[in-house]
Amino acid sequence: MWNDKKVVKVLEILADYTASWNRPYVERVGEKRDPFQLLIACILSLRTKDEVTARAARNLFSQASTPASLLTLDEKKIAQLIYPVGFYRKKARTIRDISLILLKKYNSRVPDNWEGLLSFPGVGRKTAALVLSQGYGKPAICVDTHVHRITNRWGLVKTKNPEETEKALMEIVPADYWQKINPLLVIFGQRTCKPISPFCSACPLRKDCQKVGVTIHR
DNA sequence: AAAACGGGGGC
DNA sequence: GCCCCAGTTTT
Repeated sequence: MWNDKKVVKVLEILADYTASWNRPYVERVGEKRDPFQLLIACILSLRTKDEVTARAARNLFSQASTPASLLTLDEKKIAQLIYPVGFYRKKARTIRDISLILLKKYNSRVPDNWEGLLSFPGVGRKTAALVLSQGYGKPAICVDTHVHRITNRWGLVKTKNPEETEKALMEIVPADYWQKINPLLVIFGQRTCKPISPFCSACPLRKDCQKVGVTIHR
């Protein structure tokens, strides 16, 4: 059964296994760029793949990368820059709305706490957690679909609700590993523990995994 | 051609 | 809890 020691061991196996792989764009943004760009990249990444997000974000940031400079672009222009992420009109609007609130109420500084982040339009627990953990180095568990899917496959958690996954993980994962989970499971989820046709035969954890919801096994 | 994919919000 | 949002990728 799962306990804190087993979780840590699994995370270390995965860190080894994925050590030489390129890191995803969004989960890497916080290491190199400011929380604002990380936040905007998170908005772009909603329901869109990492590579598409990366192209859109670089495109957008080449034109404007602060709340004030983004506000000089109208929604149409932003939409054009971030195409073809899904929901690009809605996201263009959200990006402007967030920029305006930041400029007016936060002196252009992204909040570093749950309450502040969750008060923004288009920001839910996943985005807030990623900004906290990757942008500010605070201990938050960011449950995106990779984390949700993979921990359920393992049998570490058993729920359809990402918020319950977050709670369950907070119970069992030592706090100094909270920030590592998301980047690690995202990279692992993109290349091995994929939503469809996961490469179970190449997975270092295949013996322990309960393969919950695995669609096609090869 | 059709199904799968991925967060948040509004109801 | 259910459904919508709009595009790309995979089958």
